[in-house]
Amino acid sequence: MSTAQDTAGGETEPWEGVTPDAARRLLVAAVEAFAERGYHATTTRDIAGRAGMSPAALYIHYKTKEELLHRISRIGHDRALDILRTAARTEGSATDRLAEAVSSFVRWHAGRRTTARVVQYELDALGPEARAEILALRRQVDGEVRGIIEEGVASGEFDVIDVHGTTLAVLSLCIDVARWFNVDGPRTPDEVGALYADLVLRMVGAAKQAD
Amino acid sequence: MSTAQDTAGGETEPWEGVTPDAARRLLVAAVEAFAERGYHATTTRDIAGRAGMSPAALYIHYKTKEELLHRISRIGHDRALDILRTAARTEGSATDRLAEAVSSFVRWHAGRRTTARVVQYELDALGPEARAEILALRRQVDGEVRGIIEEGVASGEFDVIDVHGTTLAVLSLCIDVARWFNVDGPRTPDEVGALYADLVLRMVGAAKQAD
DNA sequence: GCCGAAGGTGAGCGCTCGCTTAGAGTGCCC
DNA sequence: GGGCACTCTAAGCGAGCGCTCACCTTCGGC
Repeated sequence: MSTAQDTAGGETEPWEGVTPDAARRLLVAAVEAFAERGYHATTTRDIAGRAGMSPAALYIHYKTKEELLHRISRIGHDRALDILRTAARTEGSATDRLAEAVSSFVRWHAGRRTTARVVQYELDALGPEARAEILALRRQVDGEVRGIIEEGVASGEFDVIDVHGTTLAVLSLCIDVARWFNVDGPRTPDEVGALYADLVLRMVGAAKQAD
Repeated sequence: MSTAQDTAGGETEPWEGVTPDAARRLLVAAVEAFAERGYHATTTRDIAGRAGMSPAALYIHYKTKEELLHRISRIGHDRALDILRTAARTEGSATDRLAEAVSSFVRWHAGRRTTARVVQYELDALGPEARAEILALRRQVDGEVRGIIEEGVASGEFDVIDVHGTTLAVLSLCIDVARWFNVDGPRTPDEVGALYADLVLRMVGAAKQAD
């Protein structure tokens, strides 16, 4: 069973299990291209080229360019949800679990920035059905974080007036890491995760953790 | 002279002064289209159509589609910087000024969401020169917020270890409002601004303001 | 050693893109 | 009232897009 610690920089990509090999290579190529240029600015020729294949080969494994994005988004959201669920179910106080949830979620957004960027920012390029499916996953993501905050409020650990609004702000803060994080910058994913966990505990009015 | 209060929902758009009339209509049309679909998914025919003109008319007022984005980004960043500067120069403690900066900045990102969305999320579509110009403005935005936080630390009002990281997080939180804010949602820009100001004061360890 | 399935390619179709051009309409200056 | 600058349009160019099609290669099963 995986621990949230897996989400640090060295994590294996979530599409390790995608088969056949060519389909996975195309998926990885698409993630890189979408992250660099955005979905609409990426051509199917570019994706196929990065995977070392001809433009036509893409259509053996995926019906459309949009299906590629849909698959990436689905797998990525599943992974993000898994990270939060793992953190939410660990032993400890609500304070401990919120810190673990934020730090592991942020580590993933920083360490797997290319993936996270596509997952979090290209949602609008999906068609109505695919978008509805992904939005359902997002509501579950929201629910996990809100659950921890509600428990902290109930136990008296947290001092939060607007639980929904605060949940939104916490998730927004974490997600936006995928926009600005720079792999060549001064901070490691672990450092940002630790900083953000501290900031979020302050936001919910939790007592300072033992150092 | 304008006060930060101008940034609430009823604010006039920053391109009021753009002339001639047709150039302004095209700019407004481009903002709406870029915000809805993204820069790359928007066609010049769509922009011209929204402005009630033929596709060719666009090129009388703008050399390229990218120039339109550049102009929007420039005007929008100038406005964002103006909001923060106004807040930073108001009378009062660092706590007061940080609260004012965050609430007015957030009000703008929520109330002028279409504009803010283009300004904050379509930067990568600009060419190298235009992007460099805009990035310089972003550094000034960063500097305004960092300045307030540094002053609060110096005066003992704030308890912040990592000033740069916290500045980044505060700005990130505010900017991401443009991604998720929904005009038809349950919160008004003023409400989100107030909530976020409170959350940010907690993040920097400021004493609770008098209610 | 032949066969069918699976996975690949080169060529290219139909379309839409950003942008250009030739020319028409309009109003202002002298 | 003639010339000119400005604004706009209809038509369309060349390029590149997502995607398809006819055909080729590889390989396990018998």
